Amino acid sequence: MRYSKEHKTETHERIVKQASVRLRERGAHGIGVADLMKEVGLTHGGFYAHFDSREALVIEAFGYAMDRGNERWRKLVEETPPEKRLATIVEAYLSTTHRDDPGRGCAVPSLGAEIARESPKTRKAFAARLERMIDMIADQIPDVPPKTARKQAMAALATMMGTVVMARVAGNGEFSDDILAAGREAVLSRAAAKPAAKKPRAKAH
Amino acid sequence: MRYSKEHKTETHERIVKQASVRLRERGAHGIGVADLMKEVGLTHGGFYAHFDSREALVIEAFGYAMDRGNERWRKLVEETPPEKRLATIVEAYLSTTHRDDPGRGCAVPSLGAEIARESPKTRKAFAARLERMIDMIADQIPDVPPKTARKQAMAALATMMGTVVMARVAGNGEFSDDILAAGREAVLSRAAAKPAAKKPRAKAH
DNA sequence: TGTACATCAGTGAACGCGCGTTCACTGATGTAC
DNA sequence: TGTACATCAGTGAACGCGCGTTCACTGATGTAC
Repeated sequence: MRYSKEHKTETHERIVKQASVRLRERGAHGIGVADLMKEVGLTHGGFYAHFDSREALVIEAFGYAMDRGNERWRKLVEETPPEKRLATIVEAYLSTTHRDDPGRGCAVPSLGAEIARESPKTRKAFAARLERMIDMIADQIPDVPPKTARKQAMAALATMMGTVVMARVAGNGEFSDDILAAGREAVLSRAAAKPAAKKPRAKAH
Repeated sequence: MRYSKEHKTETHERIVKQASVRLRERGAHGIGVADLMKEVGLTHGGFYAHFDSREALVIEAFGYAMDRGNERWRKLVEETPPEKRLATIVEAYLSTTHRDDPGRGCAVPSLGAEIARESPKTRKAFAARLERMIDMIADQIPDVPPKTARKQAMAALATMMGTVVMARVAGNGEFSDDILAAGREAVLSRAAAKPAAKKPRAKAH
């Protein structure tokens, strides 16, 4: 073989990674095979040694983007003390940095609507990842039973991703910043509302 | 003239309306000029008597979709007693009917991310409409100063549209229904939280 | 240990289809006389 | 009031470009002997 096995895997991943960035930036139709391969330093013909079709890549890149989002949250959570975790996630998610850099941000606000239009089979793969995101947030909500935490986590994620979509529509001025701030307040105050009922639980450390 | 002036306007609107449905269903690249014209009962050549380009139509149809959304809310609000207005909007918005029929639903969950990728100029036109939606919700939030109401309305809309995106990714099973329910609870309980502070205001009727 | 052959990631020209756009034409109706 | 002409929404063939996909080929390295 001309290249080692790892080399092919590595190239494959470079393509997927670059695609996931461009797709988040520009949407599912935002980049063509030839341009993408050029960005990765290859020519377009080689594409089909890695993927059956452009669509197959798009699906894979969607998944990659969501997985990376999950990973980042996991790391962020690990290196933050338990009681600050939710606030840390929320503030990172609803920051101007995240709003202004969709290519490296969460896939749900940039690609959620397009994922929703995929076939049931592929949608299910993404729904599973969405569920993992929800679980991760639920784990950061203290002092409520798991089912309640899950519901609150669903709403929190919806608020966060919806806020990012709206803030991006609004650009990057005052209106947009207000939207981000409103989202942060809503998610964090709702989370705070329960502990306000005064019952620190064992779990807390 | 072969056709009266109203006839042209009417045809123009039929095209825009049909486009707005298809775009909400399938996204900004979801339908072609020829197919669209066929759906309206015309041939593709006539398209350019109405629009400079496909892109111009897309922009117009995006706007149309948002305007229709605003109208529907206004009507819904008018025919509902004040204290039930917010709940009515939220329940209609976070219903399975809305989730399962994007073509006739709110443009923000289906097209928000794509609108965010438009040029600053067109984005601003949509940001103005977004602001009107926010105002309309803010008007239904009682017992708080206008600035607070605006912030709560921003977060409420973000939660609602985000919930719809997530519910659509999740399909139409139990998981998806749970997401809708979580969104309803979050928006309504947050709204209820303030009146719970016991201070019915004059405005109430 | 060296030599012949096989492999296959990557190259780049070429193909072909879809789709946005153009254009000469139609024909019903409005307007001028 | 009737007749000739102008208008223009809509027709449908044709164009051309972009882009996904195919394919014969390359050449470096692994494997067989």
